[in-house]
Amino acid sequence: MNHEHFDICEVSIIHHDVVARVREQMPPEEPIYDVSELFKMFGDSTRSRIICALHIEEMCVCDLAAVLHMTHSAISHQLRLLKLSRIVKSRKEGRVVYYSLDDNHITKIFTMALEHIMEKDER
Amino acid sequence: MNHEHFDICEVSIIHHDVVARVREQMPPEEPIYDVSELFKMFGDSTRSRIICALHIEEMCVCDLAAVLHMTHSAISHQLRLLKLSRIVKSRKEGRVVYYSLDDNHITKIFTMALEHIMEKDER
DNA sequence: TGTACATATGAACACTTATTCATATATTTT
DNA sequence: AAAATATATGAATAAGTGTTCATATGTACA
Repeated sequence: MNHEHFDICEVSIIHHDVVARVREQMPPEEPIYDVSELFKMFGDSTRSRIICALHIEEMCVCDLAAVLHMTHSAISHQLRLLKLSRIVKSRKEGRVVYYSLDDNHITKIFTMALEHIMEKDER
Repeated sequence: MNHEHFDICEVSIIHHDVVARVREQMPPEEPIYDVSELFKMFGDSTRSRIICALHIEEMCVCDLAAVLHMTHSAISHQLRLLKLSRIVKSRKEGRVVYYSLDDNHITKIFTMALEHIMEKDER
């Protein structure tokens, strides 16, 4: 039996076979971390509302602030994060910046989740 | 033109038509909030790793702690949150509690996201 | 050139949250 | 009944995060 020690030792194990199997099959750390980072973006209701709004139509900061009843600054800060995560892209026209959903595979997941939640819990 | 005031006033609007349309079509607040709460659960890498592990096989706290190199307490705290969110369910056998993914529509979204992220960014 | 305005951003603050430590509960075993 | 052990939980601490306020940047227009 394998007695190797890990960063955190003193962990009792009941099912050695299960642990071994799961260790083998676990996906690599990095993508798991990336998924978490993505979901962190969806995990704030202000950002979720922004995403919903932009799903309907491209908008500028002004209009988003009006729709969501929030300050321009708050919206702008969140849009910055959403842009960094490539959930949102922007297009400048004069001094107005129009934001829209960056059409990558990711935003589909969000709308899917929303639909699932909206079709009344069947349990 | 409509000059109604909202909770937060003094918000300048550029495109009144767009704002009006989006206000009409926005999904109700509650499901958006619920989606955020769900994604908040996925938005922590410890919880994501737990979900990945349980996706492979049902496990007890001990084994999860061993797989993820974390303390029993940390795992237990997170499992409590995951259970509250109905992402995870438990089954007791003697003094051992086995956790597994609660097979609702939701966990599919997580694995979908992971797969999408793992198939190399094509952009 | 100067004023108005849309957006961006840095710092501060309040709030949330993940982990740790200590301890409690529950079940099995001796 | 007592000891061992698997899990749960309360409190504390540390780290992270969203919003606000003040201010900066950049563009349009007078």
